[in-house]
Amino acid sequence: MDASAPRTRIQEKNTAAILDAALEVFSQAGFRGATLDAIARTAGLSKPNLLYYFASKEAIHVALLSGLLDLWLDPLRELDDLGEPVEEIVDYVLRKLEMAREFPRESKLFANEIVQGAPRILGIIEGPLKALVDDKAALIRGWARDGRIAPVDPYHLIFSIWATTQHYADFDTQVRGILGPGDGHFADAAGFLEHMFRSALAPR
Amino acid sequence: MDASAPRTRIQEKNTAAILDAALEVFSQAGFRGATLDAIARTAGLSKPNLLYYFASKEAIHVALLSGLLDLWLDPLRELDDLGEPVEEIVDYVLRKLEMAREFPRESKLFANEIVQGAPRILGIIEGPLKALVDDKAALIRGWARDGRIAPVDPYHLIFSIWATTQHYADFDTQVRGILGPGDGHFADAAGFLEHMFRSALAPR
DNA sequence: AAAGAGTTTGACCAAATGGTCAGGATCACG
DNA sequence: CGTGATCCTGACCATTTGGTCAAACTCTTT
Repeated sequence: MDASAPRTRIQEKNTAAILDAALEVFSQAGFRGATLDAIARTAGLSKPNLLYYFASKEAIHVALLSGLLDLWLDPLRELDDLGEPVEEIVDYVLRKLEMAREFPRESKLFANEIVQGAPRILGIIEGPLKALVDDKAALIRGWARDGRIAPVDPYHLIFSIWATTQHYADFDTQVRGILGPGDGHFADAAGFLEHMFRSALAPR
Repeated sequence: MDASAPRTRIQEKNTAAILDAALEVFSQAGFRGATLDAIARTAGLSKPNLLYYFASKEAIHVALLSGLLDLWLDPLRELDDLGEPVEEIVDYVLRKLEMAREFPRESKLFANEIVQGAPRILGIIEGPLKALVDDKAALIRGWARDGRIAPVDPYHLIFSIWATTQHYADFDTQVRGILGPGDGHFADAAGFLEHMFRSALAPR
């Protein structure tokens, strides 16, 4: 059994509870650091009951990652050719920063996975993710060629956006250790990042 | 016994081998994912022999982290008021990127630790690291006040430098998955980052 | 109400893992 | 060379952990 198609109401409720608990535990401890006991406890279920809904620890992890990938990449998909290029990209930066604030667990889940070599999602990275990035990079390169933004490498631009925004979720321990608790610094980060990317992209 | 002061030649050689092996294993698997067996095998020693030199797995980890912290923060310490502010900061960016290329294991070691809440170095973050960052932030703020660089938030500038440069070490799996193998992309990254920070910092 | 599908759990297992220990091997040095 | 200090290992242990299973419980449907 897996989470792909819950049939009964109980299945729907429990698979959701398990995935939420797993997100909590995996994002804080990483795959190896997470235990089925911890996930079960967080979900309010027994360990054998977890394994009634998911075949294995790895199955939970894979279900989580693939289920959240769409959410995670949605902002990039929305990048299109409808508005002013600089505004499009700045909007993307701010949307991505908002995601880091709103979904830090998701960000850390992916961070943990990728830092350790992405053993379970390498195929996705080299396949659909690369395709999406290639597509958007071509769009950005077009803008640069037309002189609508400064001539920058689109891939490294995207990497920089990912790095700077997700930093506030993945490394929040460090950010908070330096700036103090609370998340008021997200507003300052937004101001800084908007300035930085706007000046880097300004044409000519 | 610990690594702080090797006495004999054998101690020196073996503690060095252990720390190098531990860096390899911890940076790839994280603290929980690393096993003493894997470290021992990598170091070419037996497990009990590891524990002859270090009291515990955690002792190895702590010795590694504290031993590497100086190396890791040296580039920031070198930021000073001797040259042109923009050049100082751009040099810092490029030096940090070079560290990511040359010491990816060290970068991932810290990334793993911080993503998971920095349980073993929170004191260092809130103490010496915060003090160093506060100090350099004051320096940068002074440059901004004097109009020698654009008026930017110094803390978020530093975070952005850390995020963008370490990204190429910590998330190299993703970078390589999108750009292909090899590390030729470091040169492109240097070009992009220099442009980005230079335009963000240009006065007026 | 009965039956059958669906759900839950206590007890259990095998493997992995951090760590211990007594004794043996090796080295430095008088 | 001999002796004490240092270094090394096989065997072992306790705990943790992913996973199994038979039996029991509950819900839905007729």
